Amino acid sequence: MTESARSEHAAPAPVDALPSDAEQAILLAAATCFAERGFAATSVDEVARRMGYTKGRVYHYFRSKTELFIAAASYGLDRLVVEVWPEAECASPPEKRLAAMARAHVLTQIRDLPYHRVMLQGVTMVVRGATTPEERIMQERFVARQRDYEQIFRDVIEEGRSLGVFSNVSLSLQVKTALLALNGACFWFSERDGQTPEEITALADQLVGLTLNGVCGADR
Amino acid sequence: MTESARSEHAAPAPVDALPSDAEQAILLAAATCFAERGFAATSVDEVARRMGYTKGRVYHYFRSKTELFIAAASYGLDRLVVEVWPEAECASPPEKRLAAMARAHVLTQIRDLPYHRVMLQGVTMVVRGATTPEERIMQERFVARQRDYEQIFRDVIEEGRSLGVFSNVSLSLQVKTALLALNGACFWFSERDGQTPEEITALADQLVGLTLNGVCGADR
DNA sequence: TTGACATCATACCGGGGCGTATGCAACCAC
DNA sequence: GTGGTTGCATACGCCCCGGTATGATGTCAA
Repeated sequence: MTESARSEHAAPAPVDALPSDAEQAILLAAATCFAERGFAATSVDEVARRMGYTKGRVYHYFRSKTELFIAAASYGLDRLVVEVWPEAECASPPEKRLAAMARAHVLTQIRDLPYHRVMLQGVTMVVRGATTPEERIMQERFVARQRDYEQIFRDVIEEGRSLGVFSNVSLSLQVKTALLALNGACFWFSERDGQTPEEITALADQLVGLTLNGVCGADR
Repeated sequence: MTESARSEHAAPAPVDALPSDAEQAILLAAATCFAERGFAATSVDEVARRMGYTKGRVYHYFRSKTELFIAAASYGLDRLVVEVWPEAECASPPEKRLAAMARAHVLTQIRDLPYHRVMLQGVTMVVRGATTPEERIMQERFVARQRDYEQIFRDVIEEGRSLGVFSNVSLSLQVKTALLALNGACFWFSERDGQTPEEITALADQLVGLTLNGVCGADR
């Protein structure tokens, strides 16, 4: 898993189409509602009312509730890719590269929490209600992109293991645990945990440190 | 935070009433459905049909869908308390005590996954739809018990910090991250991850090791 | 001016789901 | 045997919600 091996990976898929202002506003309202109450418990009327408008506006820009959900989740994923991918392309040693990626991941997540909470809400649960074949392919494309994103973490961790700087327990378990810990803000973050940018970055650095301790810790 | 200080904590609240066989069967079916599709997306008819019976049976034993949900979550919490509390009462040094608690936590969770997935599904999201004041108090009692359970982890970690064997980053962040990592099985465990008891315990031990690396790792 | 298009609001339909009311069989107590 | 209780199944009422159809308003081009 050398430098050249990493470069073989395809660049992140391009963002579909830049959303207009109206779409942006709807996406934010939808992400906030979905993050608060979950997909099934959120009505489209509710999303509209949060912006002070009505359902017609939402259905003018999005064809279904499922499409709206996937759009919000994809937006969150796009933000992560934009911020984290450059760090993954960097030529520093794996432990420093992983730290930079993790830091960017956490900071991005805290900055746009609702979208990332939607993203983690499991598209797999939404797909049960996805009847349209078009919704299916949207959902599958999203899941694939999410897998690609996690792959860049798996790659750098695998590289660190091969160089002996990371501990050598099950790779799969190591990656899953590290990503779960790094996604922690989506579960427990609240406004009390810090408002100023300094507090946020301090918290992110501590979270990254904790996670890397787990990854780099001594074997047995 | 000495031995005596830990003993001040109240014993875990007694389990309300031992559920009958019929209630047990309904609880399992409900937990499975809730874990698969979430609270809002699961209908009571669906829970009943999973057992091959009808809705009347469910409503004979549980007064509302919310009560059913909280009962399933509480059952999972009971199992954790039963298994983990003895380890927390043990007189071993904090790092060994925490390891034993974490191991019991993970093994119990994997053994009864559906209940614990329901437990983590956030009762806070369900409470929005809880209109009955009686449901409110059920939900508040559950949240309080859940907080008490997490407190025993917080206590042992705090003790380890005061003795200098644990790293000294934010206690709150440390506890949240450790618990999230230990709950990992609820998020990513699938049948492929191990079937035999030996594979399960090996996986649990690795997960505990990873988590303790994060907690005990070097400061900064 | 006028027609075409975009951007919404409003009204409505159909279905699903929670909870309840009712019925019905079986099992006691006496 | 008979009245009461338990343990369900069935049927219904009511509300909410997703999606659509229709119409109103503004804008822009010709």
